[in-house]
Amino acid sequence: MREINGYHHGNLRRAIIDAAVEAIADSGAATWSLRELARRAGVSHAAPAHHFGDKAGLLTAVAAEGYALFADALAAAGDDFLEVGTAYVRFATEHRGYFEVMFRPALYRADDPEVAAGRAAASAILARGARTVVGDPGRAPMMEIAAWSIVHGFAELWLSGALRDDDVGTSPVPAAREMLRVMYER
Amino acid sequence: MREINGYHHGNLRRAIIDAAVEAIADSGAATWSLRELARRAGVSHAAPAHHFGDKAGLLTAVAAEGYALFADALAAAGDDFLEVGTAYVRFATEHRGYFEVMFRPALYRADDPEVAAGRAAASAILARGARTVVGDPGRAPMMEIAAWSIVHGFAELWLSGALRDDDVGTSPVPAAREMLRVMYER
DNA sequence: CAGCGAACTTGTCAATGGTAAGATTCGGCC
DNA sequence: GGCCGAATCTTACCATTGACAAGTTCGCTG
Repeated sequence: MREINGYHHGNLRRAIIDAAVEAIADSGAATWSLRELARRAGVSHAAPAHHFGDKAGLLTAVAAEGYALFADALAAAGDDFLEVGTAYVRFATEHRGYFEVMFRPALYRADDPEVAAGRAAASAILARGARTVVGDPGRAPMMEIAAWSIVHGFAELWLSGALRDDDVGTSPVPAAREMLRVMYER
Repeated sequence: MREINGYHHGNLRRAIIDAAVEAIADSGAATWSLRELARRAGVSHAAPAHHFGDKAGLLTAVAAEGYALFADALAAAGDDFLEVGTAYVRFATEHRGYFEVMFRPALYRADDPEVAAGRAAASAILARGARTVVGDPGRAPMMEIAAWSIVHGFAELWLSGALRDDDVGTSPVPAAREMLRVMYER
């Protein structure tokens, strides 16, 4: 990372993406503005446009990077769905700035090739994990969708605060693991 | 519903809420504006403020009404979780304008008493339904969260377009029912 | 060292959310 | 019927935003 030298920032693209992810994680996907990110990075209000075009372009970059990180996180969890599913919830809660963008395609250009590639990679890894909890092969497609739904639903519910009333709210990852254990134990 | 008479609209509050729900269902939660809703209702841009205060106030009204409708829809589905869960997905997909607001509390005032009451009512009905698929009573709390997660996750995934690649996308309600049947059949 | 392209700036515009102050109408009460 | 307060809506204004156009600075390469 280069030094700021008065005119060229050196790594503005990275700085803006990081600031956007942090802002979205902090205060949802609405309370921030491109101009505020630019101010925080110490550049003029039009500088981000050079790298991302417009706001959707920035969020496309966030989604693409998010899916890549997501695929890595799922892959690192191994094959067992108990681990992959837990990693799913961990990513959602620890990187909510990415996660909240990724699953709101109205915010960005969902047909972006980099986004599509990352999504496909993550989807394949998740499906591989889900196959470890599918019983009857004839029901495999529905059981895979069910497995995806349960981890995605848990993540979304926690992020939306819906589980905060229970004791789940304080530490979502162990709770998710316990839920999966209870649900899928043989 | 009264006639528009040139100055007083007659039922502006209802018209604005309906227009907001429709706009959110059509184009996400970002592409609309208070001023456009006002134009569509044929009133000045400041008229909505009288009824809702600000944008968060309007969305608070949407969430409150949404939770009430949601509780009704779940209650009408009976006791069996197969039916309650299917109704959950049906509401999310057929009233996505309400649903997308309800589970994004950053958009509105989540501590609004009317919202809290509606949410509690819906939650109680859902929990009652979930109890029909809970086996061991010792695991009941986690199994209930799992049941909620699976229907919520399916709904969110479908709304985000993540299931469109499969044949699930064309008719989410039968697919959700089938998923629940496969998952919970005895 | 010339110039070429990338990175960034300044300036501008229409649109938005929000607020204040004024106009109009409604409903109840005499 | 007529008056008066309150609810409803309008006009006017402001700061902020996203987007765009045109100009400026910088690094790199030949």
